[in-house]
Amino acid sequence: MPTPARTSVAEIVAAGRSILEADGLDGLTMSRVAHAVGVRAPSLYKRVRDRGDLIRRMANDIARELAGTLDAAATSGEPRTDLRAIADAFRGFALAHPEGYTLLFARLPEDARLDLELNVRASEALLRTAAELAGQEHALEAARTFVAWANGFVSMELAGAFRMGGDIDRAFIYGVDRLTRAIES
Amino acid sequence: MPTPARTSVAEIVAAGRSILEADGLDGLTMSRVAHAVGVRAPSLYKRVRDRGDLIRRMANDIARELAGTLDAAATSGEPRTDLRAIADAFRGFALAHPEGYTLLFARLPEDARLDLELNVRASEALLRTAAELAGQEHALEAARTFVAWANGFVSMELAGAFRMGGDIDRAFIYGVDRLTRAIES
DNA sequence: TTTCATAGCTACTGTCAATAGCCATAGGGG
DNA sequence: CCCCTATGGCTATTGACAGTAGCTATGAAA
Repeated sequence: MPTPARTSVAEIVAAGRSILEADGLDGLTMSRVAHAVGVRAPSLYKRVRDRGDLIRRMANDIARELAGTLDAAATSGEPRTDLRAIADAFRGFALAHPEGYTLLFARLPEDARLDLELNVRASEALLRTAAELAGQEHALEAARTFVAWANGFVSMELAGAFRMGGDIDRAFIYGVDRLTRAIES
Repeated sequence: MPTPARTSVAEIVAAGRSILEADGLDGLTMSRVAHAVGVRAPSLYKRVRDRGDLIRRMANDIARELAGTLDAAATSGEPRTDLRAIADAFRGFALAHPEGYTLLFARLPEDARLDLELNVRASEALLRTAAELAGQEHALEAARTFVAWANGFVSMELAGAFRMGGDIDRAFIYGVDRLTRAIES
């Protein structure tokens, strides 16, 4: 190969994620990403198709990380404990990577969606646990109910949408507790 | 007043909402809004501070409409029936105004948030119903659990995030049912 | 009739994504 | 050992956009 590469897709994606968390999606300019990896903006287009493609790759990278986190959390063998651990890991991930998390659940055009395989991997631990609690035949609906609540809760928390006072941590615990019981009956 | 106004804030906001639903937030350019109301782009800055200010006004307008919809839905007097009606009205609003709904629950900078009074108005019907089901002392946590689930569900539905098959309508009904029972115990 | 506050306009700036097309480099075949 | 070519990176440019400067014209008030 001629002229050795000065950067790589992986490095570009990592730089993109770092800029995303620092300055949000609007702050993610091709020029800033390029500067972070030590090239000029047009050179990025040798590695990614366009900005949307970069964002898609970043979202996949974040999904991979979230899948690993959730998988590592659900190890107790006791489904209620696992469900609580999954909820805490999910919220912890969102609070640690607010912009990345928001991107992961954003409304994106069809061709910018996550790889389906990553969606499946990120759902595995929850689906397994939901099956243990709700039975195999209701596992999907139960998992959807739970992830809908968890996603809704943390996305509203991140958006600052809980504006009527009260303790957010307590509301989360209340929710996990109620959802667990709702699913297992 | 000199030189009669050719448009108004209300008309600009309405045009903005129409463009938003047609082409998404990225398609909402000052130039398109201006064209829709029959002026040139710079004239809009006589009415709104900047694009962010326009978006904030649009979000308030959407919140006002959602508050009215939810309030009109919860009229049966029976809290379980009302909760189901609120959930259906909420989801119906989201599916009818997908871009507007997404904007309403988006992560925005502090100074672009909804008017607090509108947040309160949009929460009233649910808070009242939650108090009837969960008792006054748990009304806020119960309402938060429910709205977190509802918001998470429809935002994932809009984002196309339910990708493992199954019937989405049934999952929604399952969720309303489970959440209702979870809250009232 | 004159004054003046203001809506709207054209012209402009600066930022950004993306493309065109050149240049420099290194690995493989002679 | 040397050219040949594939390719990474570059500068220069285009076109879209948000937002500003400053002019013009209008109509209500004095």
